[in-house]
Amino acid sequence: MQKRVPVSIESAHCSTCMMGHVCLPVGMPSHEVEQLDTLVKERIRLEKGQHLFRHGDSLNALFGLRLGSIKTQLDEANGQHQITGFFLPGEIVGLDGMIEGTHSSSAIAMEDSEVCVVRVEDIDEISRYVPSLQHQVRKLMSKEIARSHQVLLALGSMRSEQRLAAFLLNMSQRLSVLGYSSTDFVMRMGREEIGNYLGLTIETVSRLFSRFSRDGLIKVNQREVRILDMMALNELVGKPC
Amino acid sequence: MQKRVPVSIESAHCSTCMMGHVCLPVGMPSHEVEQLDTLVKERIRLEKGQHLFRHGDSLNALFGLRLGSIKTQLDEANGQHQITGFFLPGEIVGLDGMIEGTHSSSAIAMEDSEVCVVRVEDIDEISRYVPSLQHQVRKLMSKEIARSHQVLLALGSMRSEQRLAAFLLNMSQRLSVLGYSSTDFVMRMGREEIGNYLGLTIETVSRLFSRFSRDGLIKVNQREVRILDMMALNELVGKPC
DNA sequence: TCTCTAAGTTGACCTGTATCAACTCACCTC
DNA sequence: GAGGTGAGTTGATACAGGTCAACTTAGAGA
Repeated sequence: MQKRVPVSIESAHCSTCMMGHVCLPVGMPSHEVEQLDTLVKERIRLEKGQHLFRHGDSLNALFGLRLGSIKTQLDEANGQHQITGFFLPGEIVGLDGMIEGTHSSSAIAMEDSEVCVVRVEDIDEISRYVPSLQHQVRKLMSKEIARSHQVLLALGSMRSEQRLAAFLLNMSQRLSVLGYSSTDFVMRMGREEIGNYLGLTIETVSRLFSRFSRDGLIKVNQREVRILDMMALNELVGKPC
Repeated sequence: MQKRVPVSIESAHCSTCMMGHVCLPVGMPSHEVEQLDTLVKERIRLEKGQHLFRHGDSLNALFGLRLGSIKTQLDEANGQHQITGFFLPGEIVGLDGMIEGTHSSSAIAMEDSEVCVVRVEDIDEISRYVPSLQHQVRKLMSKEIARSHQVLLALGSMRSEQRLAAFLLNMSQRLSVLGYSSTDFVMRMGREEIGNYLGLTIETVSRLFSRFSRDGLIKVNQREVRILDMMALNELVGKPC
């Protein structure tokens, strides 16, 4: 079961949260961030594999990922699914379920995780005296649209090696924003999940990791990756077919 | 050149616009729609092939398509591009450029078209006394996210025939919402554009049209399509690999 | 009516990725 | 440390869809 944690005194507020500079308040002036103090009234702790929400749930809330990592996926009638995104701390999950009432996707923790619950009605309430909050939400949604368009680009017009290179560069970039190394990291998702996300089979993904490793682009040990030749990966993505 | 048309008396208002029931005001109670009267101060007329906006443009506006059809695409450095969406009358273009300042994609008219310009600052202004307008915008953005996830699903886990079937069904469904026939329609996009959108080559798309036609699923004459066996198309999409 | 051109079709062949299958490895439990 | 289990790797082979090339058709213009 999800553990719902009423938010108490301490770490509760966006203004004092370690993720404040990357999460929902990103880019907002600090005096406005302080006004968001009552925005998060609740947190949810998830164990690895638990659902944050399921396709069809009506939740009318956004979730700021505080800790851990989460994947979102579309579930098909036949039991298949398509992963639509991997989320890291500071990123916002649930933008596809805003207002519509029901989520069109499911969100699942890839490791023990914790999210801040931001209720839509509270957003509306608070944006009465912090009007820029609406901008902020639109900005985040706009970003999410742009993000999925990038994935479309990968799936629609890149070959397998380009897709994986783009994926690795994307992870690298996002992790470095979080203050982690851009060249050494541990992927929270398995080969199958990467394959699903990139429209490839697990075998193809595995072969690509082996090849990239053989060619000196990366060093792999299980889910541990070290990028050795960032330039080469970039070229791989940037070049024509 | 784009023709910018200051909006005058008549057809100007959402409340009296023929598209009112499908466009931005969709689902809003009529007394609120009337309050949107000053929302659209300008329209833009586009000839076939003209850009509504380009990647990098800073426009801070949404565009309600009033007439015609528009495609959006990501432009790559090497001159390639990936089409991310086809828009029909009543649909909103430009949601990926909200607030961020710059658009991450380009929008091009596929035929002579006309859009209503909805400036973001006017949205904020009007939502002071029509608070549900913010909900409306979020709803539209949420829908757009869900829409691109559906395309992800197609590109990531469907075979070519399933992609085309899903595409045809999607067009059919959207056209019927507009009051057109769900079985007889003229596609505004060419084979190449369909292929680009679906991650297939023009030849594959052409062969699929021929096969669907041969198998009695559809009747095709150039860009004119008649769906003969909607059930079969649905099964094609819904079934496992 | 006769080009000319762009769009679409069809065929032959090729290749990237999927599929099937066997194997290795890391890690867990007893 | 023996055995089990799930994740990942690697090889052999198949095939969907890409590529290349020739052809057809529909309009546009003279």
